[in-house]
Amino acid sequence: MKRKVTLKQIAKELDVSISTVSKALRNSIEISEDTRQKVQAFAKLYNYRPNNIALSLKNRKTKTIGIIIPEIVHHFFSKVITGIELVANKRGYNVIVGLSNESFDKEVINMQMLANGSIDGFILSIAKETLQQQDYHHFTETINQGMPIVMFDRVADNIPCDKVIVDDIKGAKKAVEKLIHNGCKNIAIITTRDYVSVGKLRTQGYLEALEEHKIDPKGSLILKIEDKLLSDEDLDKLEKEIELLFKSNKVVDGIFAVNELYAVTAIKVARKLGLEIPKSLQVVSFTDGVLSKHSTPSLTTVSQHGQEIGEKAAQLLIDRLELDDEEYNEEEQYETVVIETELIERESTKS
Amino acid sequence: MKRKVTLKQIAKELDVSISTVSKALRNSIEISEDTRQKVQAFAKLYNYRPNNIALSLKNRKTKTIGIIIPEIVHHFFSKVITGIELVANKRGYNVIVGLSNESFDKEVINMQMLANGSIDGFILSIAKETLQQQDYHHFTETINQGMPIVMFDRVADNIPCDKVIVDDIKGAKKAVEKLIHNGCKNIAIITTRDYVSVGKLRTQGYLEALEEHKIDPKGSLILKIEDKLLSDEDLDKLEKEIELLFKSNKVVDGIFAVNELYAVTAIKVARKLGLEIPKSLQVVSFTDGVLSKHSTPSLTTVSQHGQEIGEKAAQLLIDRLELDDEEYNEEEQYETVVIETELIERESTKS
DNA sequence: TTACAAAGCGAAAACGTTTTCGTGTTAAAA
DNA sequence: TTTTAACACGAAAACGTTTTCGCTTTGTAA
Repeated sequence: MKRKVTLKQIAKELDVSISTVSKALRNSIEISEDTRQKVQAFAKLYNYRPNNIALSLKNRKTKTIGIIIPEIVHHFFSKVITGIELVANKRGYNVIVGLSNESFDKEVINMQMLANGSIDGFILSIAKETLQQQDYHHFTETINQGMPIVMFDRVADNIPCDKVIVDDIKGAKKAVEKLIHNGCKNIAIITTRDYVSVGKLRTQGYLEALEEHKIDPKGSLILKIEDKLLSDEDLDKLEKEIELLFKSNKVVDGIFAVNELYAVTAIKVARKLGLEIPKSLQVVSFTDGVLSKHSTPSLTTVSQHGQEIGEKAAQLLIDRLELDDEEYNEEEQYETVVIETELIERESTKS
Repeated sequence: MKRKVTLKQIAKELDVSISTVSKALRNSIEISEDTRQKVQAFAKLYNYRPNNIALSLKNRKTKTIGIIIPEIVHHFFSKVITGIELVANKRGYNVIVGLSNESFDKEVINMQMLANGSIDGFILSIAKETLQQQDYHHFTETINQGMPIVMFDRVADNIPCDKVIVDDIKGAKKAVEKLIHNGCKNIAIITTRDYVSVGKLRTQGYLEALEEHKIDPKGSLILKIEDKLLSDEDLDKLEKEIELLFKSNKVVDGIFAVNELYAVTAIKVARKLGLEIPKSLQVVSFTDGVLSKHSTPSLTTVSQHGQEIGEKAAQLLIDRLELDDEEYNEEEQYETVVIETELIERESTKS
């Protein structure tokens, strides 16, 4: 087992100085053709690679991006990571991932672990618990220490940083309008409690769509689910609640679900009650994940373009990281980019 | 914006030496109670945190684990990451993720990016392309440089490193045996081409199960899919091939699919052909992902316990990283841990 | 008073780079 | 022969830590 070779070792071996070796490897004209060749040959032979950590220390940048997300076993978030990784790598950056597991404490700890020099900037989506508590001091502190943050999807409005968001309202509107145009008269929504910002926004989009089409919203058609991590018991409860929705509203002919799981569960329950999809009940979901695409019937859904969100977030962050200090002063503005949603029509709605 | 404060700055401000500050913060008895208090108060006020990069350089360890996986938008792999992250964090390590995207080149590049000091060791699952080319020089080189690797799921047998694998053969056997016990007489398998090791092993398990129950395998019941990244066209082709399977084998009453997608697609096709699940056709799949759980009918499936695999892999790696040098010599053995599979019975088989 | 130990602190090296500046040698120009 | 310029290389600082060793000062024992 040969240990990693360093400049110092090469220098010693070749009986030159460390500086000479360094320069020779970077093809400096200061160094004679002879020595250059000699050094480079030796370096190649011993497979020399500059030590990243030493470089980071010297340059005071790590070329690494910290990602903090609530969970990774989730189609949307993994898509976002794919996007981040794509442009990060293309621009010479690495990606280090922390999971908050929707917990405030883990979010804080993770940020602290990374903020001490390990990374140049953050890309993150806020944990539910943090959203509830509305305690954002760890974000402002990080930013105050000169480390830029880009938030995506679940963002906090009054934090000074770049943001990449989905137009949840508009996306939800598109979904509901699709149902309206397809002739649905009694459209129910299955959503989450309001503290999860996206649930709130999607509900708002639902209401706006109804309003614009002069449909009076009915409270009994709005089902708000307590959104814990979904254990199997919770799934049972979810089914019960949806069943109740159908039973107390016999006329329901359209469903807008704010995520795939609610949608497939609704379909499952509906079928059990003898409803045919999409003939007597049409369903639109949010998030174009594996369930939408491959369950039967496949789901008409609002795609959020997770990968694109990741790409954009990475681009924003790296752009800011690579701002020269001169440009820095003027550029105290932060951007909020809205990634358009797209309605993907499949079998759960009439065409 | 206050920049990050360093020992040097604190020292200057308090008019003591850097050494004193460092010692004071680490509660060294060399330092008087007075100075200690003073320094610690000041450090707290300015929110001092030691720079990780400097520590890494000094200690020659980064407390960071590099993960390289083929893709992240995949239930199994994200579960594994969750597991790795869990124990890594618990033991004070960070996790940095690289995606090979099933490409040999990206795998190599990613490893090079990380192997130069950024991390202490690797946890990885080999890209399909690498598996095909059987070019493993980047693994051996990394190991030769003293950086340990733990491989999981898709491993290369003759590389000297710890491994965490699924007993694919046994898992597949369990699945097929379930079908046999449930009365299936003509069990087909939908698998991948052989160079993907897991496809091969699962096929082997299928054959063994048949053999042990004195059933002659029929070539026409073995469908091998060219396993590219699945675009929508490929999905069409997949359906066509499965349809052909059913049409040329009218008697098929059981299907073992080596992944969820093949299973749901098979079910979809079967239904179109008028087959009832699980009455006239029973299906078992591999990988307990979101499709198995939430599609209709839900799938009986072989769970690989991805999270557990991740946890075990992380444990193996960190244990090795933290071996004292004394213990090191004796311990040149590598471990291969087999994580047992579990058959989870759901609606796609008779109970 | 002398000697010496303990207490409290600082200087410096080390981790592995890159880069600035200086220095010695050689060859060409005056 | 002397001056100068080009060339080739080395020393040292810097990034932010930790740690070893040595130095001063004080208090205590001889």
